[in-house]
Amino acid sequence: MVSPTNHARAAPAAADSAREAAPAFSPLYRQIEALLTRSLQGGEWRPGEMIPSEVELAGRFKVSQGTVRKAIDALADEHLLVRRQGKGTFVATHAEQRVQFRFLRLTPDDGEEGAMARRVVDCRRLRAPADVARALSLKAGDAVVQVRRVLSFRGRPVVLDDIWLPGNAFKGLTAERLAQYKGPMYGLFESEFGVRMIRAEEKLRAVTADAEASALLALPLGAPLLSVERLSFTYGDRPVELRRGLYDTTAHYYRNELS
Amino acid sequence: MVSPTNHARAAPAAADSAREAAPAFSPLYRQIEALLTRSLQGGEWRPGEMIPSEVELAGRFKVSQGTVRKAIDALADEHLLVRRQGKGTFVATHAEQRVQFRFLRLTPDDGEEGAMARRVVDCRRLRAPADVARALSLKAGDAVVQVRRVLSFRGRPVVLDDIWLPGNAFKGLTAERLAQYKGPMYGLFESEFGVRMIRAEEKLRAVTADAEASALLALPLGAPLLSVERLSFTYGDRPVELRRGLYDTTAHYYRNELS
DNA sequence: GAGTGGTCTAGACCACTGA
DNA sequence: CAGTGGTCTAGACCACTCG
Repeated sequence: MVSPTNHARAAPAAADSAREAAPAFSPLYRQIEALLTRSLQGGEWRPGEMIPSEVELAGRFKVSQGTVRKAIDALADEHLLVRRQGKGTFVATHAEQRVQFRFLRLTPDDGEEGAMARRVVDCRRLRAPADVARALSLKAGDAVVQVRRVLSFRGRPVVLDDIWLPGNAFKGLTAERLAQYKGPMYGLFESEFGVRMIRAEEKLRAVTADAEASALLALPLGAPLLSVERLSFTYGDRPVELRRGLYDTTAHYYRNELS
Repeated sequence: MVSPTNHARAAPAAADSAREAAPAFSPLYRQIEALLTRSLQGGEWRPGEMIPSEVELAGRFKVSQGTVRKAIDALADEHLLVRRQGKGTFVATHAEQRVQFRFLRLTPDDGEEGAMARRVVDCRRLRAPADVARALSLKAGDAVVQVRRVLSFRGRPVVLDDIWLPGNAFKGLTAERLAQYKGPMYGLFESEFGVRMIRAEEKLRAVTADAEASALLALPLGAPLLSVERLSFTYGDRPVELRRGLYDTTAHYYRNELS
């Protein structure tokens, strides 16, 4: 095995072309991590599938098992992979009940679980408004899909979401497809459009309900609402979803963990 | 050093005495982690101080450096320790500028940094109301310190906080002490009262300003406010602070990271 | 240069899963 | 049982900080 520092490694068809200006120092396990990420991104292993065992990968990359392990650890921390002792390491997927509530942080005051019912109010293609285009790194006027939907808990509307997606990557997304699909929306994005949400940033504010919101959420005009603007990213930190949500927090709260 | 599982290890003076009823299995590095946590909690090393080097700890605990390393890694992930290559490993402290914004997640829309100015409105000792007592695991009627304060940004009030602390641990906390102290409040708690905040849980909602809030934040009655209820924990997951904040989010937002 | 954390290896063995 | 991830060791060497 070659040295880890700035130089070419013995990866399969490693292109030692990459002539970077010696950024700082990149340990071997980071390079392995990058290789694994590329394989994930390229779809070599699909969500839910098992990736090769640590020893096999160690052989393939010509490094020790411990180094592969450290790379996988990092990816597992980012929720890109899931380790299961005795079974193997798997590509993470949004199609699991377990992960449902990783992104929706709204909890009913009484702690009951009960999933939310979805209703798609609207789904159309249009040209991206300036602010949406900027957020999604599109050119102003590029096509986007806009989805408007309402989430209800025990028959009561609680969340009004407006969602914008790049029209390019989400051709063929219709209200029907959305309505038919069981399970979390990000599961659909993943299986039908090959877009996997990795992480997201949210900006929260308190606002008051306008006419539209008060109608759709069955609240008086001017009622306080929690505004949640979410920008979601895929591999390579590319933004692929902008979401503006209005949450009725009279019987729910947004939970957060500071650490 | 005792054995990791329920069995004998190859460590030098391994005591194969430990006859536990096989709880689950606790690896060696977890035990080391627990020992280190105890030392931190017991004040063997104070905030900001350097702890012994990895090799020294390895010697002390009669394990390999790698095992100590893994334990320290875990504590560093929890922000209890801070590693500094070439220098050593240090006990984390709130008295650093770096960490200021780990707990206050309010950001001005224009991204400017500028610290917030504090004004202590009130600081009194009283008997804990039922809900406060419950949150802090106190008996109803136990003494608590209540602090009310306002944070301002560029001369404009933005945050109104009500803070409750166990009276027992915070004897001698007065408005003067609070006003005099430079730096983050949690730095004061740490250096003056030996209480270190480790993590916190927050519950967010949208509410409207009542008379008090509108007066103190210079807002019209009924203005939408972000309500943030925070419960903070020290070592051993003991709750030691309840905080109810009202944030004016007209020019600021609460940022959050989903991952 | 001495001392610290950070990387990497090779190998042994343990814990867990499922056929 | 074989195969997977999980733990632990001992030792070598690298990167960083500071006197």
